[in-house]
Amino acid sequence: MRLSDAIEQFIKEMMSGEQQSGIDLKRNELAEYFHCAPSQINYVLSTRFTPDHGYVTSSQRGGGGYIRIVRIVRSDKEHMQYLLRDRIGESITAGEAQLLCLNLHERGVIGKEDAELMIAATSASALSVPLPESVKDAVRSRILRSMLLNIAQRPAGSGKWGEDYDL
Amino acid sequence: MRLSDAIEQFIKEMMSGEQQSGIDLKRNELAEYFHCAPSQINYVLSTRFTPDHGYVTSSQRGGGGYIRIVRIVRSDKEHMQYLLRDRIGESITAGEAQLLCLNLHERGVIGKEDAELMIAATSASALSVPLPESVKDAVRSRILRSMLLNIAQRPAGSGKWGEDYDL
DNA sequence: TCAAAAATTGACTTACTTTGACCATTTAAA
DNA sequence: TTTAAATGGTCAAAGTAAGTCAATTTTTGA
Repeated sequence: MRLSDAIEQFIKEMMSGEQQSGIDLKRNELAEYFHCAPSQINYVLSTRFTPDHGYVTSSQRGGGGYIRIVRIVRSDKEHMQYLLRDRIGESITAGEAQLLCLNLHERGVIGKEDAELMIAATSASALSVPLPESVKDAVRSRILRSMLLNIAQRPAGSGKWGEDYDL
Repeated sequence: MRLSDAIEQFIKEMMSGEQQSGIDLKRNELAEYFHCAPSQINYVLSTRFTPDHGYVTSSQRGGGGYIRIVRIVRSDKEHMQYLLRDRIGESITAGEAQLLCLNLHERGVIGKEDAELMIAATSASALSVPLPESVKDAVRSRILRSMLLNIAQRPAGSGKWGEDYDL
């Protein structure tokens, strides 16, 4: 297993052990525990604990310093509105779209198969046509938006989406 | 026996050895085992493990990288080949895509929500960008193809391959 | 026999990870 | 109020591993 994956898992286990949604950790201690460079911790944070992954981090330097990781808590409806109104916008990359879909699944908003289907629809290979990346990203944002709106409109019986979103 | 054939056979034996329908392998290790150039592995994959052959591959670069090969469920293979090669081809309109998805649902190949999600992803509004219709139809065919290939990779029953890996 | 197709190789490219040197901030001691 | 110690942050280089492409060689089929 990759070091980065091990550290990611370690942090996630720490967080699930608590009933609150965030933890503080000491960068140097964690690095020593994993026998790695302290900056490795920053690498893990920046590749696996970003807002797109559903986390926000902050830190404090100096004596008694720490790194704080907090899981973003939103209702399904709020989350959907955030994605449609603020996050997706007019353009999104394949990697970003993938993260958003996986995160939607982790939150229990959509099923695993929905997530994978959406990832497939917005993947780089799905849009591997000779167009500028900027155009692909614009197209991708529309596809993702269209799929999210579809999910949001699913009948309440089969899910939690009874209400409409006017966005 | 040709090297390519030997590698093909080796991989297929690996897959049959598992009860799962997919495996991960290390390109460099396999190349070393067969005393060949690593790119030979890519050649074998691209000539013998394509969707037409009933397989889908994915990979990860960098430290801890791998190549993943997943077999398409046997019973779906022929129909999938027909859809990908003959029905969808290189270009498809929004109306045709919609009909195709609805038909797949009626045949029981995909669920209602899958069908609607796929229709949303390939709808005219999802692709309402200033591009020639011919380009949109080409893009749409790739999106649809990507989603179908994803569905074909789903585990047939439950608790099989696909349950325990991150896409 | 020989042209076309398939197979093989290797140089170059892209992607992700790990490390370390140097920088910035905060606290605590002098 | 300086200054030193304790933290965390940044960034670029090195390391690891897969992808691409085109030149070359081998095999196949008419």
